[in-house]
Amino acid sequence: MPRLLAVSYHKQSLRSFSACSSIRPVESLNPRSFISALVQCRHRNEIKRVHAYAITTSMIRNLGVANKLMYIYAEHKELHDASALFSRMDQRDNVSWSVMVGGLAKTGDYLRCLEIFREFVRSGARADNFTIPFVLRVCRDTESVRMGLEIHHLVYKFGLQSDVFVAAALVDMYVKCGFLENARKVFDKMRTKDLVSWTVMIAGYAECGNPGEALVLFDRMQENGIVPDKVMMVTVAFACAKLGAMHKAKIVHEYIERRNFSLNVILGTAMIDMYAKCGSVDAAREIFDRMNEKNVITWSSMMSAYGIHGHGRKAIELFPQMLESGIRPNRITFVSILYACSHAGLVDEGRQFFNSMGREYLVEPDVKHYTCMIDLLGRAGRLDEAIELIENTPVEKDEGFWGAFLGACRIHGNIQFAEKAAKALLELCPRNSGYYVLLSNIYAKSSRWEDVAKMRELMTSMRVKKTPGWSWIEINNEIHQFRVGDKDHPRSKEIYEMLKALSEKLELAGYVPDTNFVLHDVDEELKAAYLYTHSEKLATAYGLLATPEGTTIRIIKNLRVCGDCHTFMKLISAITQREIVFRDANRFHLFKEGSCSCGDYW
DNA sequence: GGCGAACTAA
Repeated sequence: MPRLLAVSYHKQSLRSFSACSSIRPVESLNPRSFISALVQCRHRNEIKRVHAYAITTSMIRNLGVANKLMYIYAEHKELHDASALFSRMDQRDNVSWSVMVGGLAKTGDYLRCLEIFREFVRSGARADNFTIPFVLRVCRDTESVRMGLEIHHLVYKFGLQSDVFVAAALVDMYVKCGFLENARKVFDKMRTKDLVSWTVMIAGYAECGNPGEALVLFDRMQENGIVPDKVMMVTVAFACAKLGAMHKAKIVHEYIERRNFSLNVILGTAMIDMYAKCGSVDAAREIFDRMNEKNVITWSSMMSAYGIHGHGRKAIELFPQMLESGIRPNRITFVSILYACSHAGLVDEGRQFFNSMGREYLVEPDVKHYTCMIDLLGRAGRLDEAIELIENTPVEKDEGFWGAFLGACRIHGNIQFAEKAAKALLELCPRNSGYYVLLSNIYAKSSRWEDVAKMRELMTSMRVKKTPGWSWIEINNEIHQFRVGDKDHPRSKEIYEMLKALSEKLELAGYVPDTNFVLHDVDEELKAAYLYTHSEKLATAYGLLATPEGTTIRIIKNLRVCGDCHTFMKLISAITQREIVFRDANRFHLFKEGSCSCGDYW
């Protein structure tokens, strides 16, 4: 390091800094050495000092120096200083603009970021492949796909579509806004796809309900000679967790060991979640115990792992251990704990945690915690307490909250409060047909036919939207996926024959399809047909078909199981003497000999 | 010359 720079690094005052420089030959004061001096700055004061020196020596007139100064300010989150410098620059180039836009995007000052970007474009400049990804990041973080589309136009206008950074940012933006098809189109058009582009695309499928496709893409990526890194493995672990694919999970684990990737806190935590959601809470615990560094996410994930498997006590045991290791619980830690309590029926314990969270740990309960409590009380048969709690809930109630309350009312047959919950749900989610059907059924039960008719009218005036649900089943290390009414499976014909044969036996066992769970404005026959082909039923039928007697059938669904399918699987487990493990968005359900251990109230 | 992206818990 030249002496001049060493002086700056050792935090000497500006006076000695310039004093020193006077004894250095002038040619050593070049922009290049100046820029490397800036990299050494650790605090705002140091940057300020070098900045002042740049002004006194007129070095600030050098664009490279000024840009780097701005960049260093931004890197230290001193956006105010960066802006001040930016606005005083009498000459700017693309780097200046992109540093400013990028700095604002990274610190989350979205409004100002877009303002600057607009100014940039308005000045007639041609935005380049550095600036565009930053603006796309803003669209991504604010989920403004409309603006994203505008930027996409700009990309074409400036001919930047084949730049790998721009294209990856576009894919990422579309993915995070939920526009998976657009993302895929951009992705497919990319001539060279790097590791990051594959990662964002794969994460997109995992996130948006098609983890099967995510894993297919992962294999294709490797065929293309791209070597995965840790970040990619986190993404793939996430996809395995969504898919519940134990075989794939083990492959991922082996791969991580083979490559000697250290289990850092992010990868380790992702693997805990992966194993838990693939059905092995023990494997999750093994990873947990092996991790050197654990953060609050790691602990919460392990608690939630115990929670979804119904091991409430084990989740609770972790809590004091976490405190002892010096980690403070956060909102999600308490969601995990309360959820574990509700799944295991630990009412008093749950209530204790709920009462202490604000007082002792300064985590004020939010709507998610209240939802857990409603669920806990409802399942435990304490509807009165649930009602009392609902009346004293100081937070804004969301869909999940009312859903839990409605569930509680349904177990206890309380029509008056069920109506209240259903009405609230309708108001919150006017596009969800399910709640109209629900409320209409509640009215029908108490013979309020006028209200039933009103609901029907209201429904037809609204556009009905149903979220497609997928079910997966892993057989001989292979994943098979099904949609409602799926005919794509190669053994589709046999599957439907199996379902037909089953339905005859089911009828004898007293099973009546519960058409409440299908659309309202189709006739009864269609409803029955629709119901008959629910994705979890197709998966169950295929499981029966393709696995030997006595083995457990393992099914995963990305949405919550409906009451009808729950009943269906209970009966199937009785009729066929098969164990069915079913994981939905919420928890594991174990169907055995005609009953379910999940504590659900269907 | 100076600027760039992806990942963990509910």
